[in-house]
Amino acid sequence: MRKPTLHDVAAAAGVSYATADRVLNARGNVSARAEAQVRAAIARLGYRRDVHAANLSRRRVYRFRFLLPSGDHGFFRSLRQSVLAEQAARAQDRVAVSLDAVPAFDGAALAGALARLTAESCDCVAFLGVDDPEVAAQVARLSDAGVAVLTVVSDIPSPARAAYVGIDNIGAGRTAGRLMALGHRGRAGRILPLIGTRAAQDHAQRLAGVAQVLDAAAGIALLPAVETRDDPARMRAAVAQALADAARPTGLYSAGAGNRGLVQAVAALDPAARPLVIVHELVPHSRAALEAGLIDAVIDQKPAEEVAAALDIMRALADGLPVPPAPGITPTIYVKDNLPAQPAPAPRGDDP
Amino acid sequence: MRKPTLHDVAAAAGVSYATADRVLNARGNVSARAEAQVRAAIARLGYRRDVHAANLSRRRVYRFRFLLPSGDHGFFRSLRQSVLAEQAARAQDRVAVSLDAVPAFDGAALAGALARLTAESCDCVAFLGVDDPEVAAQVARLSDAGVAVLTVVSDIPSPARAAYVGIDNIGAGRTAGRLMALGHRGRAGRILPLIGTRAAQDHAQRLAGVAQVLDAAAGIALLPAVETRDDPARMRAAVAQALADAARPTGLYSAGAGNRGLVQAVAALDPAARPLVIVHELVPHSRAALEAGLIDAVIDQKPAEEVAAALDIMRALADGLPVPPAPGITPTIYVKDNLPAQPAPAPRGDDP
DNA sequence: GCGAATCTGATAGACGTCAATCATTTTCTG
DNA sequence: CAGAAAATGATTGACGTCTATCAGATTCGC
Repeated sequence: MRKPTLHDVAAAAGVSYATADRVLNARGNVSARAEAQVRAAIARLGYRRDVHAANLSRRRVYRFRFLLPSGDHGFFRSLRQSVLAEQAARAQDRVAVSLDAVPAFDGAALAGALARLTAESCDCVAFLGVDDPEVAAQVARLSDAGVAVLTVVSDIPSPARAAYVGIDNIGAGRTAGRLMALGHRGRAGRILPLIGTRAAQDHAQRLAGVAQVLDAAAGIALLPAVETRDDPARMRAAVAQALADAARPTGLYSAGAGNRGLVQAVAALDPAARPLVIVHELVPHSRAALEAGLIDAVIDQKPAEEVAAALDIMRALADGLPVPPAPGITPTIYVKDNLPAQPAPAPRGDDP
Repeated sequence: MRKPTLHDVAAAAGVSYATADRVLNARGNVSARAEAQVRAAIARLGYRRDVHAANLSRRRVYRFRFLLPSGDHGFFRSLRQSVLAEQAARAQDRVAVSLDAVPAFDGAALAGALARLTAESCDCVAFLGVDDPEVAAQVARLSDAGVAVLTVVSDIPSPARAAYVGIDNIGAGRTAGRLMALGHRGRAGRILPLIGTRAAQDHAQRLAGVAQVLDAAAGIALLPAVETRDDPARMRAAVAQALADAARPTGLYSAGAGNRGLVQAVAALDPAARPLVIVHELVPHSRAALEAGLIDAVIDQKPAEEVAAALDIMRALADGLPVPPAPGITPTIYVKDNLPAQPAPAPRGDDP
């Protein structure tokens, strides 16, 4: 049996193709009786609209937009690269992905960028959530205007955002804590947490997570967190100072960025006696440090997967499908031996 | 600018649509000059054929087949479930995925199943590689017949198989070794490796991997591997015996299946004094043990991602595109705190 | 330079859906 | 029951590609 077409549905329902079409696309001017017949036929035949034929016919192009921080942090960079990679890969599927840069952590700037979007130029936007009233207002406006909004990497409280794609940062912190506990296994220890700023929600959540696990672990103390503002120089100084202390920490947990400085400080130590080091985000620096044995684990949120998941959700939103249950982006643990192959230089398909 | 169509190409090349089509689809009967003109126009305009329109027109359906072991091992089960999930999800994209069961680890049976396939009924097959001459012969036959063949989870040496999707098992073993080393951190220890059978290539490779890392780690000895035939009862007995020994192992590494028995044996111990336990594959049993704190880490090969990657490659092969560079399935590490959400009860999109 | 072989152009009907028009029938309102 | 309003059917031309056919043009061998 061939897949049923709308013509089959119309025939089975005993109505004309036009009427079936009116029901399917909610064009109105259909009696309740006819509508019921058509719906019954759809269900009976298991009809599913051929999206590709439909998109061909209506010349549809999905216009999806990413607003991502322009910083040169390795993580933002790989996020942007993932978007560009998907941009090329999905062009075949009538998905036009555009990428705009916005200043990092700047609610006003983000709100300004959002304010320029209209339903005519964009079906769906994704950006890093910043907790800001102006941003919330724009999200509400866009949502009302029919532009689906989703947050990636960090969420916002607004109920108007259609979905969030990103990791659970408390869970990520717990994961780090678990590895710290594993690396101590009953021995006493002192963990120094390093964060960018307490004001950053994700850093704070990771800190909370690591505390949850270590509180339950006997003998491991969590030292007061040091704020580094994600700055390598500050990071280096903070770590060097801590390591010079008589009660040297047995573990370093960096929940934020600026890990170059951390690695530099650790590299100065006797390798056999260095503390356990766990950082976030697999970027060229952290990867190199992992390979060199200067740090022990990297907790990563797999930006490429986040972008891909975000696009799948955008697609579902644009098609009016039920949003696929957030394909749980769980933080992944990298050690020296399970690193992914070096990022290939942007693969492209060619078949003109 | 609208995306160029083949009509545009023909016009730009100064030939008729028919000739452009003859070039694009290699129908022959085209002069070298005309062909060159068309190819130049394609390049100049950046023309890319609209696969969806093409598939619509030719009523194409991709027929992909998985031959997977029928065993009730948790891992095989989740592999099969992943296939079924993709089956539903990709029906929209003209991809007909079928799943057939074959006896596990049975080269002859696999070869028999492969022998029944023809190019008329199948565009591409995927199965778990079994090193067997009959299988190799069938792979060669299918490849000649134009049916692309790919292996998943475990590879075969044959060059006729178009691609392999699965983890590097040595790397997976190394990852386990790295975690073992992390859990010892300079302290001496004895690790007991448990494998199904030395004859299984993947188990042997994992064993080699863990040895590589532990040889380099000071003070950690790798005990002789015990073969359990993936049988929970044998596993339980072997572990219980080892734990009763005066020189009790400080770590257990199970490279194969039957971990239910392992968990039972470990559960009988004082939780504070149990060895470090690392097993493979996130299945209901291992997940429960992880959540209960009876084991420390699970190394998983993410069957769902493997299946998805395999289907993407099948699609590329069927379309004659360059095979996307194997999207590096790296083994992932699960601890208690970064477990994915419970597998949802098969999501489905509905939009008739 | 003639017939044969090869190449080229023009065209048409699919594929499944959308979007629109227009004529006709049915139902509602007063 | 007339007239208006609502519902329905029938039909058409896209969308971009495939496949097929047929007539006409060009090249080739000899």
